[in-house]
Amino acid sequence: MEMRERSFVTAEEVAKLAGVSRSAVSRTFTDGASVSEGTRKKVLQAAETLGYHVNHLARGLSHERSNIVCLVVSDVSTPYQAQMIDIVTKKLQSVGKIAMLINTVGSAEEVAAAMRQTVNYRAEAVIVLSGTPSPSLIATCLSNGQRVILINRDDQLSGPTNIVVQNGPAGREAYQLLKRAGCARLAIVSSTAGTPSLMARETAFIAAAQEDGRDVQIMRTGPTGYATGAEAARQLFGRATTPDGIFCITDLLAMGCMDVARDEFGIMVPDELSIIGFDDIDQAAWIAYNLTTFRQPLGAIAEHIASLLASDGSTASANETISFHPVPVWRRSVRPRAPRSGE
Amino acid sequence: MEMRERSFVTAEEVAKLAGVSRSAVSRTFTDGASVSEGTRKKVLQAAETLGYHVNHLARGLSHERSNIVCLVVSDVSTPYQAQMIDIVTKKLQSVGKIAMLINTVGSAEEVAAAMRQTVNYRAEAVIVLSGTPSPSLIATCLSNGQRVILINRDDQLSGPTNIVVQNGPAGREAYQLLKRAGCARLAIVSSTAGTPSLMARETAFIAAAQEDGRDVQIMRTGPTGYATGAEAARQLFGRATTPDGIFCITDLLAMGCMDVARDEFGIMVPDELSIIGFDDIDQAAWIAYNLTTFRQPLGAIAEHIASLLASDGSTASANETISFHPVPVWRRSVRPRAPRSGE
DNA sequence: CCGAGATTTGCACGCGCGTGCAACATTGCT
DNA sequence: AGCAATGTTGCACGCGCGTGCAAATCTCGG
Repeated sequence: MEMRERSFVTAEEVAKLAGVSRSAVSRTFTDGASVSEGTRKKVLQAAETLGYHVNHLARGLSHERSNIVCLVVSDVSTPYQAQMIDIVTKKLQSVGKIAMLINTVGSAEEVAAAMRQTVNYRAEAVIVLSGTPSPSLIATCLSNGQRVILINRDDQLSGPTNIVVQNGPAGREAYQLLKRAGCARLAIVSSTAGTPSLMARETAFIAAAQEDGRDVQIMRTGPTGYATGAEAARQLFGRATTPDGIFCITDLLAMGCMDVARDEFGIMVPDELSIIGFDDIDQAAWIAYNLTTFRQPLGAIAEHIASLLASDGSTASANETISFHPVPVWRRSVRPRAPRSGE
Repeated sequence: MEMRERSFVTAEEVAKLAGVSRSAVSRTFTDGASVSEGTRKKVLQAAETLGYHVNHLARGLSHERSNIVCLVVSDVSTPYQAQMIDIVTKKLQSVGKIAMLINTVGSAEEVAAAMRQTVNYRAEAVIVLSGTPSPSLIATCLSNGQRVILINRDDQLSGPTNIVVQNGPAGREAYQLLKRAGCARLAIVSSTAGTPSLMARETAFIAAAQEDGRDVQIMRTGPTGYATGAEAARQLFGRATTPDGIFCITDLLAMGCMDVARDEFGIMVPDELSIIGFDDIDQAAWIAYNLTTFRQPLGAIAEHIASLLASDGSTASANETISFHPVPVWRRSVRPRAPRSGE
């Protein structure tokens, strides 16, 4: 502990101090290796004294597993992404993996650079939470023996494992909720992002509405976020006929929308306006919002990721799509039932 | 690209395909190495064909720099932490480092395990955002040549680099703001976490108040978060004399507090109650809150971290504390000025 | 006390890479 | 042409570790 080598302690040094061979040190820290209790004690003692820690990088060099899993994400500070990172990293750690976080802005070049980094660091798996890596990049990762897991990037690329949430049913259910609440003038607050996952929610809602012969206004005033929801509300409620039921394809959009509707237009939620979001971020449960929304089963998703990494990878079919069902979370941003007609 | 080796491509294979020695391949991907234009072309061509990427793990084995920086964090999904992670990882990447995220629950054992992981993976630096690693663990990291950077964990341990925000002045300024707003009955909403950083805000506020001979109620009803702020408000406003000026040592606390005050007690903010938070998380700017708060200069902090990692590390003094000034962010949760007395 | 079997230990090799050193090729100048 | 200077290439070694293999040690019954 008093060594001022300014460098990492090696097994060699531990071996010298313990008076054994380097192999003995190595075996002491290798599960299932054969070491006598005596030398193990000596080695552990020496290791403790020197502050020795096995070099996982060197270990992974010969052994095939690096235990490194890369997360490719953008908008890390966004509640949804942050929650995902939180849960996934915890789960990864619980199965002995360690997470590398690659923060992109979602542009094609940055995502490409991120994917290359994952193979530079010999990550045994790549989990893509944002952006859409090109098929050739994915192919490179796969051919290098990495597992590639795309989450809610349901372009349904062949090769990687796709984990998706069933947006369609949720979109339809959102419509049913608003219908049951007696909403007559429907709107969707969407974003310009246009990712398949978000589009699916939107189109399913519209499809369900059209089956009832009802029209839906669509707002798409910017990227997926609070400010865009706010702007959408300003435009929606600045018009002659204002909506009384809004499906926001994201909780953040819903919150921006709700805040502007209430603060700038004096609209009461849910009495005059019912709003539904998606994701069930922490803020959705806050008193100020009390947002009815759909929860993505992040726990189950993380669990599935862990099981994927645990499985050999060769046994599992390469092109696999697993879908999870978002569960509706009832709160108070949707009117409980239709008002009486004369009210 | 068509190779189905199910394993990473090595420089050896590239060399064979390109018809050069492995050294040539290595030099092609090493800055400043001497390779003729001809062989470089051949190598790059072969590398592209095979999908070769330099193994950074092996590179770091002989070379001293792993370029890996570990972030030790808990409560990753919290807006403040998420924002910190976002900014720091971006900055790290911009200077060629890659971030490993170690997610702890803050318990001593988990933090200890996290610190050990950092040396297992030969991280060249450890950035601690949550939890308090024991001095001996820090010593181990330092003696192994790692940089240890503690952020807002201002126990002022000797050895690591401490980056702190000046909580004291901010706490005093918070008091001045409330005083100027004419608040007569002051309260602090704090948490049971009791980290020095949070305590500093609290004690500075109280000290400033006491210099004016004024008393301050202190609420400490749980961990640092929304629910605790909400609970604090329930207790505060359930009493006979209710506060009209509250300093919440965290934005999340402020939001919980504000929501309950408004929703459950019908209190108008800022007319009847002025609230100040701390951190300036994204939600503070939301219309529903419009929270006056203090912004931590995260950009400058990240910049400083980057410069620390760029510097040799041997030149910089080991035991260093850099402090940054939080900047007040004026919004509308504090009454602009004192009301007329007869109002 | 002896020997067969079980256990432990050390040696040596390889994992993929960077790099010093010497051999080799190229260039430019007289 | 001759020669020095410059540029390029390959060899071999080491980074820290796991592990197969054979030598060494231990165990235990006869």
